[in-house]
Amino acid sequence: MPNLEKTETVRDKAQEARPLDAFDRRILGELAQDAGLSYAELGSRAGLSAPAVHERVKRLRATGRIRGTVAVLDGPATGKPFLAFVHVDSTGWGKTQELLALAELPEVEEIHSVAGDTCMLLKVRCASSRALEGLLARLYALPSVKATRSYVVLSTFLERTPQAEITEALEEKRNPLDIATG
Amino acid sequence: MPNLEKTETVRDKAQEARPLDAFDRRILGELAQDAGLSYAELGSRAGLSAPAVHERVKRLRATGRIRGTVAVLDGPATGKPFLAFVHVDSTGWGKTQELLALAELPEVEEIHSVAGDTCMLLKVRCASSRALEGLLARLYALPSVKATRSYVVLSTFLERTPQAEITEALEEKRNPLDIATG
DNA sequence: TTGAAGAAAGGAATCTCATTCGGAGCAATT
DNA sequence: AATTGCTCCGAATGAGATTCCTTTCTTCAA
Repeated sequence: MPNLEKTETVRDKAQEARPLDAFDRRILGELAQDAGLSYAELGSRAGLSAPAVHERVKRLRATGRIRGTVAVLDGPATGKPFLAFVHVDSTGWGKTQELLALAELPEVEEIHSVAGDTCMLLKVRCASSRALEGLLARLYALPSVKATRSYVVLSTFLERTPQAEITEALEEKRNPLDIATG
Repeated sequence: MPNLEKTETVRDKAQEARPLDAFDRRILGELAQDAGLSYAELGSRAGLSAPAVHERVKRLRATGRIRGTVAVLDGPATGKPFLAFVHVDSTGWGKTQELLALAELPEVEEIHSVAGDTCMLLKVRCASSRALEGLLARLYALPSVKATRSYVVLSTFLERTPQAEITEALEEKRNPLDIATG
């Protein structure tokens, strides 16, 4: 199993602005799916030797492409079968600091500020609907929180961390201004 | 680095319905944060020996508490700086099968069916707003998709995988019917 | 065109750590 | 009190991460 954590030394100087090549993409793709692969196995899949892959992974970590390696826990199996997304409408601006205090709760998995008909968006996973209620109570205790809308998840069909691949076709849509040049 | 992947043999028979004890919680908590810890380090933090921790991790995997081990990629650093949540209103029921085809796209990270004023909720990370537009185009190409609302993420303050800890206090809220006895 | 320099890959050696094995402690059951 | 089952620990083993060194390829300059 590759040690994605402890290796600090990179043979050459840290280069930030190097575009990912096909090897890097492949390595990232595999590791995003299963970080437990050995460097040898990873190398054989990418067409490189183990030391070469090792070198690249070190660089991918050093340049921030890989943020870390984590065990993915199963919510229901670990006592938190209740998943919900909570939209928060708050008054004022820069009051988000208050919401950040919620990051202390292990039930809160994501906090984003968004554009749209709401200010903040939370992803929350907790033990029960009662726990969600308790969390909403804490939310409303904040002075700046005006309203919330909760979307309780009924079924999860897909849930994964960021993937390495990019679908080029999504950007191939022609610019409306280019219609004339068709 | 613990190999959370390849070990198959568990010394005793697989037991499904064993409640997590304090050791398990601690181990899960550490691994959810950093799966690159050695068993020795993990053991010293949990107050167990390396083989004991190893045994428990095997069981946690075998019983589905740990779903896997992955490298967490950085969206912007890997070419996908654009994050959005998309609410999908669709006609009919059981038409979700169509949406599941979107799981093929690496840009789609989550697909949930939810209760609330919308049917499905997608988490999407892509290269640009144009790519999001391309993805919405694919959405509207589906016969059952009636409308969508997109929440484009401006800032992400917290984003992590399911955590092991549970905040007991959230469930301590007294039942409204118990007010008289309060 | 040739030479030099830098970057990266592969092979082999080393060394850390995952993994296994056997035995001991402890609790529950009979 | 004895037995059974479970989980722990310590030591031994082996796999694989990590390092070192050499070679190759590319790039830039003369």
